[in-house]
Formats: sequence, C-alpha cells, structure tokens
Amino acid sequence: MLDDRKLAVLRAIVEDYVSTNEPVGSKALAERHNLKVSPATVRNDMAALEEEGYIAQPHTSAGRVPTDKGYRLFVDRLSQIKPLSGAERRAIETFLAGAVDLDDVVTRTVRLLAQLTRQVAVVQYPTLTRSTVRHVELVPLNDRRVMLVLITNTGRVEQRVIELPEVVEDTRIAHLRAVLNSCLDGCGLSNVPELVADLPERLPVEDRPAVATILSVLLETLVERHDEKIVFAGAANLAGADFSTGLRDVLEALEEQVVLMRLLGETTSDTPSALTVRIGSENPYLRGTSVVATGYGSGDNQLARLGVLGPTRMDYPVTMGAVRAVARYVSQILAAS
Amino acid sequence: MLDDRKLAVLRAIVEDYVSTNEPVGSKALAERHNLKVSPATVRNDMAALEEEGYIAQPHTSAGRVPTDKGYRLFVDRLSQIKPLSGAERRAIETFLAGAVDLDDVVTRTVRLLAQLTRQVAVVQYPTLTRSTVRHVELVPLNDRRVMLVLITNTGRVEQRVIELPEVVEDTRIAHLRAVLNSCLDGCGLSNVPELVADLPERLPVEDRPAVATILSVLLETLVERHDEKIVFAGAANLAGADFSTGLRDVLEALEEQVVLMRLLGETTSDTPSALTVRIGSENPYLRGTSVVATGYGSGDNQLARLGVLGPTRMDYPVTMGAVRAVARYVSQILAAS
DNA sequence: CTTGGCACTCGGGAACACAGAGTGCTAGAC
DNA sequence: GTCTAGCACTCTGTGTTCCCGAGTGCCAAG
Repeated sequence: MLDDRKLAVLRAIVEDYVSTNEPVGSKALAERHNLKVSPATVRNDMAALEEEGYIAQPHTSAGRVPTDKGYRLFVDRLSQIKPLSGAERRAIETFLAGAVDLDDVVTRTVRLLAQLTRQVAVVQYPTLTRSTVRHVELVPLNDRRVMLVLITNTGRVEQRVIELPEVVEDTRIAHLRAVLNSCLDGCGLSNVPELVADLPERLPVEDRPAVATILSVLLETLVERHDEKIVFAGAANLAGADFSTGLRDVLEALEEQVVLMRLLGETTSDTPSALTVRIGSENPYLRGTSVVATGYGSGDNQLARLGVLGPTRMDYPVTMGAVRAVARYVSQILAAS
Repeated sequence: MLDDRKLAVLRAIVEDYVSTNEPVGSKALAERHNLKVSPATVRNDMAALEEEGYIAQPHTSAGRVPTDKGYRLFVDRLSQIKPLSGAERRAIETFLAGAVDLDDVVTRTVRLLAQLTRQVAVVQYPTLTRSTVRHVELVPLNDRRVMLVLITNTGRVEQRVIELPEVVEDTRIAHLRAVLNSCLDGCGLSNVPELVADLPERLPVEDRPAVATILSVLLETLVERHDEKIVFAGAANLAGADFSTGLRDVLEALEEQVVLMRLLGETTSDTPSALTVRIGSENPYLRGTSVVATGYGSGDNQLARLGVLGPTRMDYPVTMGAVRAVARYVSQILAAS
C-alpha cells in the first residue's frame, strides 16, 4: 500500500512543514528533496497518503499538512532520534552539576530542558514511594508542638508541624525519635505503614496518644505526597506557537497538577526508560498538543517522569534527543548524590 | 487647573475604558455617568486633560484612553480601594486554612490571588533574614557525609548535603549538633555569622576541619537564599489581555526570578504594609504592565512581598483590595503557626 | 507507472467605497 | 466667563470586489 517512495514523501512533508510552518505543495517537495520524480508523481503519492489519512489539506488547493496519524508514522518508522551536539552535552553537564539540593536539581532540569527544546518542559519530582527513609527527626517547638522532618535517600525533605494532644517532655520526644529511626532507617517508604503498626504497643502507655498523633501525621505525609509535585518552565516558548485549542487552555493545563500528571503519563513497567510520544488527539486533555516524555531515575529504580509539551508541529527527532539526554544526565546526578 | 469636573471626567474615562477596553468618547461619557453637562463640555475638559497628559487618543477622531499618568492620578486621588465581599473573604479563609506547611501556604496564596484578581499573582517566599533559628539538625548519611537541616520559626526548612574533609564519628556529629543548637536556637538569622565565628576555637582541635566545612555551608545557605525564591500563578489570565510589549516578554519575565523580584519592589521601611502600585512605564522592566504589591508578614516583622501583575488597563480598586486582603490573611496564618 | 499539460479552485492581498463615531471649532445662550 | 448646540472634518474599521498565484485533480501520452 505504502511503498518506499510514498513514505519518503511523507517524511519530506513532515520535515518541510515542521521547518516552514506552511502547507507544503508538490512542486516545492520535488525540488527541495531530490526525489528524482516529477511533481505530478508526487501528487499521486500525496493523494494516496491523503486517502490513508496521513496528510490533509487545510482547504482545497492548498498544500498538504501532516495529520496526527502522519506524525505518528513519522515518529515510529521514518525518523531517528537526533543525538545532541557535543556542545549541548557539555552545557547540560555543567548546568546540572552546580545543583545544591533536590529542589535545585529539579529547577535546573526543567529550565534546561525548556531552553534546549524551546518548548515547555515539565518535570515531576522524584516520587517518594520507591525511595527509602534516611532519617526521621522530631524537633520540639514548644511543649505541645513538635516538627516532624522526614528525609529520604533521594534528598527529599518533608516537614510537618504537629499539635500534640498533651504535653510531652523533650526527653520522651528524643526517645521516640530514636525508636522511630532504628525502626525505619533505610526502609522503603511503602513499608512504613506496616513497620510502625505495632509501635504504640511497644511504648509506655502514657506516650500512646502522642505517638498515635505523630504516626498518623507521618502516614498522612506519605500518602498525601503520593500524588506528586510537578513543575514546568518555558511557558514563554508557547507565545509564538499557535494551538488549535487556544493558548489559554494550554496555560491553564500547565497550572493544574492533575492534568500535567496525566499528560506526562505513566512509566510503563516493562520498558521504564523508553520515550513516550503522544501526538495531538492521542493526549487525554489538550488534544492540540504533543508530549514527549520519559521516566528518569537511577538504573532500574525509576523515580519519576519528565518531558516536554509543544505544538503537534514539533521537531520530534530533536526533541526526543533532548528529552532522552536530559533524563539520562539527571538520573546520573541523582544516583550520585 | 484641574477642577472637580475634569477630575470626574478622568475618573469616568478610566472606569469606562477599564470595563469596555475601548477608547471612550465624549457622548457615551456624558450619557453613562450622569455628569449633568453636554458632550461638548466634556470635550472641552477632555482637551484640557489631554493637554496635561492624562489621556491620549490612539488616533485622531477616536475616543480617549488614559495614559500612565492618568492612571496614576486615578489611583492616587480618584479611587478608593474596594473591599472584598463577604463571600470572597470566607473563600480566602477556608482556602488558606487548609495549608499544611510553608510551601503549601505559599502555593495556595499565589493561586488564590491569581483566581481572585484574574491576573498573574506573584508571591515571594518569606525571607530568611528576619526570621530566627528554631533548630539545626545534622544527620549523618555515611562516614564522610552529613546533611544539614536548618529550621526557622517561619516554618521554612533548608537542607544541604555536606562532604566532610575527613571521617567524623557520629557521636562527635551529635555533639556538634548540640553545641550549634545551644548556640543558635532562637537567634535571628542575621546574627548567625557572628555567633558562630569563634565556634571552632571552642571545640577540640581535631574537629576543626569538619566544623569549618559545616559552618561554611551553613553561612552559604543563609546568604544564597537571601535572594529569595519567588513563585507565580495565573499565567493563563494573560492569554486574553494584550500587552504593548508582547505576551512573550511577559512570560519570559515571569520565569526570571531576578526580574520578578525587581518588579515586586522593595518594602519601604517606613510604611511596610502599604500597597505599592507601579503603573506601566514606572516599572523597571516590562514597561507595558502594572504591578500592585505589598509586604506581608506578622505585625511589624515584614517577611516578604506579594502582589499581582497585569495590563496597565486593570481594575485598580478591586485588585488593590484583593492584594491587601490576601496579604492580611496570609500574615495571620503565618503568625499563628 | 511516470510525466507533461490543462482547467479549476480557493485563499489572501490590494484597492476602494462607505458608514459611524468622534473630534475641534465657532457662534450663540445663560 | 462658562456652557451648549451645530457643523464640517477626519479618521478607523468593515465589507466588497477583483485578481493573482499556488496548488490540485485528471487525462492522455510516453
């Protein structure tokens, strides 16, 4: 049905349209890409491609434009991920190397990705669920209040102020801290609930109300942050592009954690580091945009996802290369710290 | 020079232009606001106002539009800050009350403000400099690494991983922590440098390299975060508005911490809780936008600033009311915690 | 299967006219 | 002196028309 030349024509159409942002006609195609055939032949192929739904024309007698299906075929079979230049790689390294803490890593990553792709970059904070407890700290603030600080091996720090149901002496707080740490240190966060389940029973009865309160806050912290924090950067890059759905909708979506999350998608368990490309109508919300995303994290321990969002008319090979490279570098950084 | 009626005309022009987004003519003015004079008279006044530079016409024979100078006069002398409705106040309260930590307070505040004003909201994180140390924590990660956690009375938590120059036993770390806390607890952050200055001398000589490293990171943390974190929300509200400078520039500025900082401005020391309004060309960057900002914080202890950014053509009384109200509520919340 | 030729179709830009809103000015009314 | 009414003038924005050109689909010939 689609012989090699037709595929070549489709590839040429996508490339030209992406670079010029104008419907591409048969004549220009035959000239620019040396297809060795005449415009008329190209037209025939185009008719076939249109028949199959890979391209469309905005109006009769205009050039052709790739459809979502056309981009899909292009991404799957007609393009190769374009690796970054050496200069770009070095830039990434130096830019990420200066990060001082997790917040900083994420912030730098998202900015870097936005700048590199000239799109909107989205980065999900490393998820807590797969990380392990590095330290639990209880800081007495006054005699009815303590601050709970939870530090994970990914460098993440969560804190909560807890109102105690009764006055508890500092020494007892200190004891509880020691117990908690000996019990939880190095354990996966998902194991925490079962590990602390019998804790109240192992402590003096008079401490139990306070312990119960503290534990409930601790568990709450774990659950609450399960739906993760997510940040974006590069909104300015949207200014030029035109979206079928209107710029406003895109900006609104970017500020909705839930929507962003859905757009980034799930890491498929079998191939965690694979690039996910969702084109136009393949996306849950925001049908007019494309999302290139991937999981990141050290080795087989996938932490979270990152990616970029842009118009359907996007340079997929370049974008995919950038996303993949940044994911790799940030994974390295996180593994090292 | 400018009698009462001319001022009334100016006020009417501003109000009409803000609500309709169209140059306002003499006839419509005389009708809609019962000025009790004829359009011709209004025209004379308009000519005078234009002479003085308070209004301008986009082209000959179009209606008048306020200039920056006109808005300025309007804000300073012709308008009253509009208080929020009861429903709005209750919404603020319930929305802010649910915050679990400082991050959450800031995030909720910025979203609330964006929604309330239908502009872009900007909130600066409470500054460290005026807050006090509540707790310093040193967590050994392995024998060459510790994590420094600094908790302030505003609920802010800073953490850093420190590479030690040599292996230090946990007990010595614990001792150092105790020393640090007894030394710094409750002290203002700005006093920390002098307080820790002679610390190395008071400790065993073999600990000094490690102590020096830790202290240098501690001081660095204080200084680094002096230029503060700043967040925004409501970029989607820009989609409708038109900026002389182009949407792209505004979006770019929003992602530049430094620029945002400059836009929010400094809290003037004499009247810390006063509203600052910068109109159009009065702004350092982004000449085409207006910024309404104010300091917030508990009582005389100003912590940071918050505000909104929008087109010059903005409903100043309403915006100012919202900014003031939100600043008050968030100050309360922070004072209580 | 490919190619050249040809008639057809639209979109977009230029030229143009026109209605309507708004102005400035002047002369008269209070 | 200040306000008002009338009038001529000046624009912008919109709608219309027209035309060019790029691009297509189809057909017949190589």
